[in-house]
Amino acid sequence: MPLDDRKLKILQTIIRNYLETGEPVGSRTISKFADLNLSSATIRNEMADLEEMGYILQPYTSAGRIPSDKGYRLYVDTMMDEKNREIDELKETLLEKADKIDHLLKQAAKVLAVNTNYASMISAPNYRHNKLKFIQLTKVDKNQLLAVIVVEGNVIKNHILNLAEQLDDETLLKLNILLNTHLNGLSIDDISLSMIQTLKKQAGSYSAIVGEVIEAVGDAIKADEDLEIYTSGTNNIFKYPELADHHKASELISAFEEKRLLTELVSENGGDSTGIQVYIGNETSIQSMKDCSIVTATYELEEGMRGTIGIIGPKRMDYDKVVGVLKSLKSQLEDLYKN
Amino acid sequence: MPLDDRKLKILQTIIRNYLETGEPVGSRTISKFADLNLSSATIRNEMADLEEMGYILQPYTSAGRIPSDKGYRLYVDTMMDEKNREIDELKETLLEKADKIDHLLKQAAKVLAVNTNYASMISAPNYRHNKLKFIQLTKVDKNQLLAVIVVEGNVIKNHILNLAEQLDDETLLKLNILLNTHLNGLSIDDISLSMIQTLKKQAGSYSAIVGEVIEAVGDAIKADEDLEIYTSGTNNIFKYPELADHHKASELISAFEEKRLLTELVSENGGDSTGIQVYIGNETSIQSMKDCSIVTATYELEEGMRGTIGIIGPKRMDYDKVVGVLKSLKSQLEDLYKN
DNA sequence: GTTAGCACTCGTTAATCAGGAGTGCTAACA
DNA sequence: TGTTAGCACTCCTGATTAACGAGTGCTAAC
Repeated sequence: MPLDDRKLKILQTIIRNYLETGEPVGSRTISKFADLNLSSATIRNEMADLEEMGYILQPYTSAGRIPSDKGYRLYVDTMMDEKNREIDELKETLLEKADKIDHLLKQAAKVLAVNTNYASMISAPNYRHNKLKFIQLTKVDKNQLLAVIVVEGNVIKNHILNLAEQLDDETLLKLNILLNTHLNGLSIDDISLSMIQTLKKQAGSYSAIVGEVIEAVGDAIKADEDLEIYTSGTNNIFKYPELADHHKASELISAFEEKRLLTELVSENGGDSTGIQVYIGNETSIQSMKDCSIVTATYELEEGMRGTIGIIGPKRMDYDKVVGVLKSLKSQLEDLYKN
Repeated sequence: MPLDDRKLKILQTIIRNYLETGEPVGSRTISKFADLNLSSATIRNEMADLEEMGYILQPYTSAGRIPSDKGYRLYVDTMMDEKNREIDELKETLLEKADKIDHLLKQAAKVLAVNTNYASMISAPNYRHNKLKFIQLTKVDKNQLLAVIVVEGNVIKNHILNLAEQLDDETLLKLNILLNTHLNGLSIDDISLSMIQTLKKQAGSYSAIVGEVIEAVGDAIKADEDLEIYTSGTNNIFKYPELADHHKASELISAFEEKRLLTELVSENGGDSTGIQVYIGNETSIQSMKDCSIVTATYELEEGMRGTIGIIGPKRMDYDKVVGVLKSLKSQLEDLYKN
């Protein structure tokens, strides 16, 4: 059976309507649409076809129809006309408190949640590919060293090292020079085992410290890379009855809290050329979100320095709006970084 | 009317029973307790008295009784026998991932939530009173400085400063010496306006930078002091029907997410000598938690370096257990810090 | 191909009812 | 005087039923 123009139009109407109301939509409702001019009976015939084709389904006999996952998918892929809503306020709100990148992201997640009425998440960009700008070891105590590690993009990591033996200032200076001359300009992935060996040799009796520092460098950057996810608007899920039942809500909320699960969304690399990806219902790998839709966007501050923004809401989410807002935020983040 | 021994015993039984089941408890249930040996009729008379005195109440005519806030209060103040449950596993779990204080606290919050089945929060200790250990300015770019600020307790803060003009290495060195000789050993509260003026004068043409650095020092330490709160087990509220209704749950969850509200719990300074404080129902200032009880403990890592641990749950929470667990965690945090 | 009409389905809501848990009161008892 | 058995009464809970209405599928006419 062909999916002709009229069927498409009807499907679109069903989906649009359901997105708004969350109620199954019946044939009479659709027939009232002026640009169709068909009776409810005709619509019913078409709807029976659409159901047979799997685009819509009936929650129970003699109820209206709701879109199936397949229906949503078609809508998202071909019929959606993205609303280019302005969220310029975003930029202002973002800049206000954005002294540090984590504040910025926290704030962005909040703005996103408030603007869409869905739950939002943002993962911090990953720094693996960033090059080391410099490393600095400083004594903080008789046998404690502070390692400050600065990476491109001015990401700063600190690490305290406990020493077995004391270090004099001269040795410390030498170590600093040694580390900087060899490591600067490299990314984590670039630091090879053989290089570590060479460095250790050159450090002589202090090879242990070099090992520790390099390990710290790796740790500092890798460590929470998959954990730094900021969420906001969790309580928005209560606005949608289909998600608000105890069991589902509880599972969803613990997924947000755990964050570990959310990293799965981040790891997938972003869909089409715009970096926007839409998961509908079971398309996501997160079990507790099978009644949700998830829209993610990948932002890239610098070559290889990517993070993910995501919106989690009911399947009947306003895809048009969400995609628009995500794209806008994505480009704003990227712009903001350039300055 | 006097609150004699028998009335107390009955009240205690009602509360204990209600804590367990969450159901109103009737006279027959109580009469079955062996150590009372009274008929349900007698109990009924006593219960009528207790209700008149305000310690218990009836949700509706001819239902059993539940404790009132006043009843809970009496229980917590005089009848509770704190369970000294061992949570030694706590220590092990804590140590596992505890490379940094924020990880430690995050982990502690989780352990707390898992152990109690309530929601938990931990605020990071406040550093206002800690003394500066050292400040270090480093060039990261032509016109960017990195300020690393280390405070007692090895709390490290970073701050990037944008410069209008370039600095040569020598001036930088001088600035570093200047800042360290004057500021080391002082706490944020110690840094007075007059001292800032003196420093600026001494810095000569670079007074602007000194101003910025000092501001940064203040910012870095103050900034998120009232925001660094870690929560866990939010979804536990769904385990208690009296909190799980949509409206309440939504409000509670947004309170947890906002964290701003939670700071009110932190600001109160901790009750009795053990630092444990219990808020029952309306005793808390947080509107959305009027159906909850909150138990907080203040931990003190060092003179003036205090933080707060808290448990939020239904009024019928297992106070005995919660107080025990909090005390244990408190002392473990304090011990852990000493090493 | 479209549409009006109609019987039918089935979820929703409200009303009704039985059951039971628990109470307060009274009267008898030790 | 304090305790207890008995009993009528209240009111929540859960199940059942009934009315309602939205929506459907099918048929027959246009």
